[in-house]
Amino acid sequence: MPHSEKLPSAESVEISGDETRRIPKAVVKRLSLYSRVLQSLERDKVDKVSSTDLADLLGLNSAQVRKDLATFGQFGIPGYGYQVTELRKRIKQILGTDRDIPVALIGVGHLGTALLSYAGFQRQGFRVICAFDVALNPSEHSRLPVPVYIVDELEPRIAAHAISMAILTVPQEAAQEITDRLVAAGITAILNFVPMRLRTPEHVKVHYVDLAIEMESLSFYLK
Amino acid sequence: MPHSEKLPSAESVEISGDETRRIPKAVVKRLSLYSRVLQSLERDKVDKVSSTDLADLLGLNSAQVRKDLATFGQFGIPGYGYQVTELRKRIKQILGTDRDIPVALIGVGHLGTALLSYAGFQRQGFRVICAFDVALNPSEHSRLPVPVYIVDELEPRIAAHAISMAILTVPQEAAQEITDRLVAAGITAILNFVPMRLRTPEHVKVHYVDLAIEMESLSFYLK
DNA sequence: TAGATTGTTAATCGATTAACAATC
DNA sequence: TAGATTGTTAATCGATTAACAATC
Repeated sequence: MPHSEKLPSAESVEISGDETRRIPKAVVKRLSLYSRVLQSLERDKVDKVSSTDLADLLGLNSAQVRKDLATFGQFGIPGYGYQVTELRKRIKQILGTDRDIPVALIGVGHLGTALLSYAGFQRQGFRVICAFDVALNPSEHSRLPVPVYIVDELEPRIAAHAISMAILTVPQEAAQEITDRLVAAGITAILNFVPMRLRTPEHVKVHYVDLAIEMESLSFYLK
Repeated sequence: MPHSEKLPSAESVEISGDETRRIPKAVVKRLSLYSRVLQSLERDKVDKVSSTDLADLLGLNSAQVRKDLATFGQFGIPGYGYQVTELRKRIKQILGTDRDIPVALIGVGHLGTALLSYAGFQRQGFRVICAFDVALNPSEHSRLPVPVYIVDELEPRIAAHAISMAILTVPQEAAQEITDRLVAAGITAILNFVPMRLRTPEHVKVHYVDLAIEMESLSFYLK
């Protein structure tokens, strides 16, 4: 059997700490959506929002919104709704994005380069603070907003900055080896753009962004 | 209510033609995964595969694999399994990727540029044959593998090449206007990288690739 | 024929939605 | 108080999985 590719499989997560509950993955993803909508409401100086408003903005059902939010405690005021700023803060806290998160990117090719300059990450508090590649290219790399190091330096640099999140944009052949090294270096979350399944220990969470699969399944709907 | 962002909502599709069935979205996505695994099996000269093999390769349940495949007809041979090449061909046919598909890309910024050089699209038969931006930059654009046109030429160029699929990587402010023009020009499928909900008519299918949301929901899992 | 594996039905599981008492 | 909207329970819906007769 040649090489194994895998769908992200686990459908829910165990929250450790004071409570051991299963949080559906879909709820977590919607939480980030709520967070973004709330940010934009905040910019527009809206201070109150109901589950129906949020549902309309996101194309969801209002009961689902209330249920999602109630998963983590009682955030709303019956008869009133939710306070935009407070709700946004609490959601960001739950997601862990109430502080800047240092990130490493490995593989400074076309896609990696583009992601290094992607403002959307910055905006949500993700700081790509170092990048790695097999070869340095000072004339190209000096234009980038972050330092690029040779991949040999992966472990010490990741340790030095206490980074636990990585973006993987290396060629397929290198992906598993780099993943193993990232995991050994203490990385516990990977945003993977390489179209293959990564083998990782239980405690490491991988999100797959598979552009070719997105395109191919989209083409099914071409009329 | 300021601006509305939306989750892709429809959970299944109506197949028009000889049969009117509802195909769950998840099935279509897995179909593309099967297609890729089958391609790789084919490269490795494997000519037979069972639902259990496919399930193992993709981390799925073998009953699910059989059910998915049976959605579209009887592809397998009881007691034997599936013929790799035949199955791959039929899946590509179902997905509509048994032929090259012309694609337009709008917004030649960092991400757009990266995607223009992304080999994964080519490999699955997607041909980005023209790109558009608000401003031409001959010195930069001449290095790209496809011609870049000024966005004014959107409609005639799309018509000339009979393109019905587009990749959208424009700034948020431009996204809805460009979408409207794409739809009017005959585009029916959009791979959207802009982090906002696009309003489109029923017959247009949009897939959302939301990198910031992926990152943010991933950070929830940081231990 | 014996062994393997499909296609499919029925059972299970989980997620979404409707409805409503509680409450501001 | 009357009106609005939450949190939550129960009902619905859909997707996944187990099991197995049919079949190669």
